[in-house]
Amino acid sequence: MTPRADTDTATRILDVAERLVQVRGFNAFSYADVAAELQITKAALHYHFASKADLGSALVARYTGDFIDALEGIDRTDGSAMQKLEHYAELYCSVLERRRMCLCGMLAAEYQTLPTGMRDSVLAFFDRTEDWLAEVIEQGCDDGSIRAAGSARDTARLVMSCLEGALLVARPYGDVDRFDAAASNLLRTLTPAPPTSIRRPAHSAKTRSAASVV
Amino acid sequence: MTPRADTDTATRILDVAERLVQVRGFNAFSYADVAAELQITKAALHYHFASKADLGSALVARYTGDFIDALEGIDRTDGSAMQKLEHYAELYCSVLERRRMCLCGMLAAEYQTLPTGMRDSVLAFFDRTEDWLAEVIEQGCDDGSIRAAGSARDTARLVMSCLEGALLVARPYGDVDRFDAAASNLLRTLTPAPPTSIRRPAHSAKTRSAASVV
DNA sequence: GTCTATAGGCAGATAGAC
DNA sequence: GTCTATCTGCCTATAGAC
Repeated sequence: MTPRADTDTATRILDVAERLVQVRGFNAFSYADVAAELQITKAALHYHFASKADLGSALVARYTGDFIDALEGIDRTDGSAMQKLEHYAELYCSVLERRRMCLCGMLAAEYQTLPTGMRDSVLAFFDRTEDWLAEVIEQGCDDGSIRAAGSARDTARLVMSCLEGALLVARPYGDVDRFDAAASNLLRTLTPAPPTSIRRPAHSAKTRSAASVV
Repeated sequence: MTPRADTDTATRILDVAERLVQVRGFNAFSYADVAAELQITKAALHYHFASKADLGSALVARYTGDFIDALEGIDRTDGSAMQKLEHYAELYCSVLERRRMCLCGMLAAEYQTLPTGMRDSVLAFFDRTEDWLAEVIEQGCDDGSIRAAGSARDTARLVMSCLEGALLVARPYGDVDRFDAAASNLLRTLTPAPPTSIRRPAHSAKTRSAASVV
């Protein structure tokens, strides 16, 4: 029935559109780009997502859900708070390795031109990420694996901003080491004792798999 | 002779285009937008800047020059290295107060879609900023006003990435305090003794003037 | 669900008058 | 230097057949 049995059309549309937005931005991709890549027509796209705003909102919703799932996966590892932060940084690193920007980081840059329905969703992504970070940092201050100079909330904002910015700047250079250095340098400032590097030695297959969802 | 005696047309074009790129992005502004605001025609714009790529390159060149000028102005204040970092953070804060993104931070997000002639210029902006920061941090490690966990170069990259990211995230919230908290929290991690807040008390008129050039 | 065909608009850019 | 007029192309979106 479906052209390809493994994945339905709506999902394949989201996959392609997500990559295009993360690489080019919401304002720099078109229905024609997605249609050409999937070898369907623009009209078929409009059947699944009536407007570009609808497609954009679906992208943010799915991305946020996948990201939260990844964060909950990190929680289940039962590592120290600092180890959780290292896993969190790996999520961003895996985005850069695929030559992408964080979807919501990209949309934050384009915020003023976004359809209004997308704006609150982008902020919600940051809010939920920040909530998770604040909880981890709070936990780390208690168990002694993290030493925060400010409040847990402010430190969470610092960490998130720093990784978003490291992604933003490192990507044009195509330099993963540049991101790694910033991330590990940041986490070192939050560590009573210096943490191990966040990328070497190589990660397990499970960790990689979890990281690639975003 | 000129429509307005105080500023020539090319400069007014750059002023408007710069703001539009910082607010909306390079891909989300048009010659029509600039022309309408200046009440001239698109054809007149093409006389001054033959192509959008030319206009974009001119924007980056001017912005970089102004930014370097501001950094050199900071050098002339003869404050401590930490005070120089605080002034540096104020430059970014003043961008946010005008509801803008750093021009080159915005272009970094759009990097993959930029005319090739603009790309190297964007990286050059980051390189030169990073060089300045590395020198200041080196100086601070010597005079004892800065305690860096990693190398001066890596710390410079951390600081720049962090402020770019704080700008990226805080702007959609329209929340200057969110940026301030991240910036002062960052600088606190680099301080042997806690620094004063980077925004309060109010700055001198001279400092504000220097900050608004970017 | 996917197609063809097309509407209506805006993009960047150019020619040539003044 | 600035204008009018226009070109070509791409954009989002819709109508209606299959």
